[in-house]
Amino acid sequence: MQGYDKHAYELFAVTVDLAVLTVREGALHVLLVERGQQPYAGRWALPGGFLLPDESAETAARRELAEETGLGDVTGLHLGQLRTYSEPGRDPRMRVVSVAFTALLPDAPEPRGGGDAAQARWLPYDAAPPLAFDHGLILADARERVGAQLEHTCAATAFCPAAFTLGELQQVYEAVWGSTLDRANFRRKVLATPGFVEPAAGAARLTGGRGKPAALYRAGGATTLHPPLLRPSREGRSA
Amino acid sequence: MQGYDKHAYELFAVTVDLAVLTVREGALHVLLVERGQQPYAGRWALPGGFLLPDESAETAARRELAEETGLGDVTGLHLGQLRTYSEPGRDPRMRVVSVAFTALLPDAPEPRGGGDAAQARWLPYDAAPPLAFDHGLILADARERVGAQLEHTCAATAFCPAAFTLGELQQVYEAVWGSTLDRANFRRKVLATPGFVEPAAGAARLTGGRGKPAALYRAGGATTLHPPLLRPSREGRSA
DNA sequence: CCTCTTTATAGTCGTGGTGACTATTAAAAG
DNA sequence: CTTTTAATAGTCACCACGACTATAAAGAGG
Repeated sequence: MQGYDKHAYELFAVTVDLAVLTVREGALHVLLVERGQQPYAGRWALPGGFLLPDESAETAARRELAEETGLGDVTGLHLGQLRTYSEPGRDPRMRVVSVAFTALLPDAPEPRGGGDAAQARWLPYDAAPPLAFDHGLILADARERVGAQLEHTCAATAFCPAAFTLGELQQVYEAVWGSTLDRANFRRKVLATPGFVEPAAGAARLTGGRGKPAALYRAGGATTLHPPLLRPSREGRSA
Repeated sequence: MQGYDKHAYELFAVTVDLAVLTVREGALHVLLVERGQQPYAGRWALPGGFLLPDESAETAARRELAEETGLGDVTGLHLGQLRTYSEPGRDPRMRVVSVAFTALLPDAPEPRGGGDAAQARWLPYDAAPPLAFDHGLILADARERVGAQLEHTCAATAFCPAAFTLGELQQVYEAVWGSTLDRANFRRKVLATPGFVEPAAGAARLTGGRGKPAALYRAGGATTLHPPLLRPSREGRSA
């Protein structure tokens, strides 16, 4: 920051890009928009947009999230800064520095393709088409980051509605990690972590399930997981 | 990123800020520069500078690091992106978006106060003066991030010279975490993690120590720690 | 109605990582 | 030669966790 007056300095366009994730029917989904203009017209991309003159990146991300999802209430939504992408040439038109965010959504209201995009849709992560710009890299980074967050924080509940079963919570882990977990051990671990989940007042499960009805829980007050809930198999050793 | 042509967009000055950390005599130190100009003239700040037109933030950070430390060789140095700070008003003069990095240095060559800064110095983290801008916040975030990295990665060796003793490696953990560790248990854990450290060819320790000479090790090929090396006491529970 | 299937819940057992220890060894300092 | 300091080696108990088995409570199908 020193040398402010001595050096010439360039100005840059600054954008935010959002990796908006949800779990739908046991599969990780990501919110994508179809570009209506060049470059990459017709390609899918992460939602996002330019920073306004008096906005922080976090504020801009929250505004864009509200615009793209059509949700009025984006306060309290789980939003986290991922990383800033600044390679020259990542946008063919001009220099653009982009601050990327991850957003974790509990349910999947179909987005209205608002504003500039041709359309906006939830697409399965594993069946996502090639993305515009470096958004494929951003999306992969986002999944890795969220996967690590699940190990050490209680962020998994951000994917779940207000009341949820332990089976639904386990599906979040399995969808993000791409691996299966032992149901009984998962249950033991979650319930043994104080403040992770709390029993919900009204007892049994949502209607229409097949097996024994599951108890409902809601997110507890804790934010960190001690000890962590490590994903299996990253390479041989595990605790 | 859509809506590029429809919307007016602002341009921003973009800088990088560096939290350059080292461990010196068992204490965490940070590289600070004394500002020579307004605003915050005479205050200490993190080193950093403006992004050049054809640089990525990583490239700029590495260039600034070389300039500030006077080290010719900054390739292979442990540099990690921390977070981007974009609050309006964080610089009183104008809108500045800053990408912050952490840098882990093995030894502490006294920096030459190069270029614009009045002087550059290593200062103990715990005795750091109030910093200019939001650099105090950035520095605190950096310590927390590095502390978490030590738990899950082999980054601690980045603080150590090419050959080091397990006692020195332990001092890194204790300096960053601000807590003491059991020597025998630390030793057992490090040696049981394949690829963390390897015995160095030339046997015994550096000259002039007091107790039994320690074996020398060098950094191994591993980057991640499975299972992690959790810091004690974050709140009651621990593994 | 009875059985099969499905899912939730409960419990058991063995292993391994770890915290808290106690020796023992090898150097310098007094 | 003794004391001090630090490195190294080893022990022991606890507990978290992976891998299991058993039971309970619902729907589906004949």
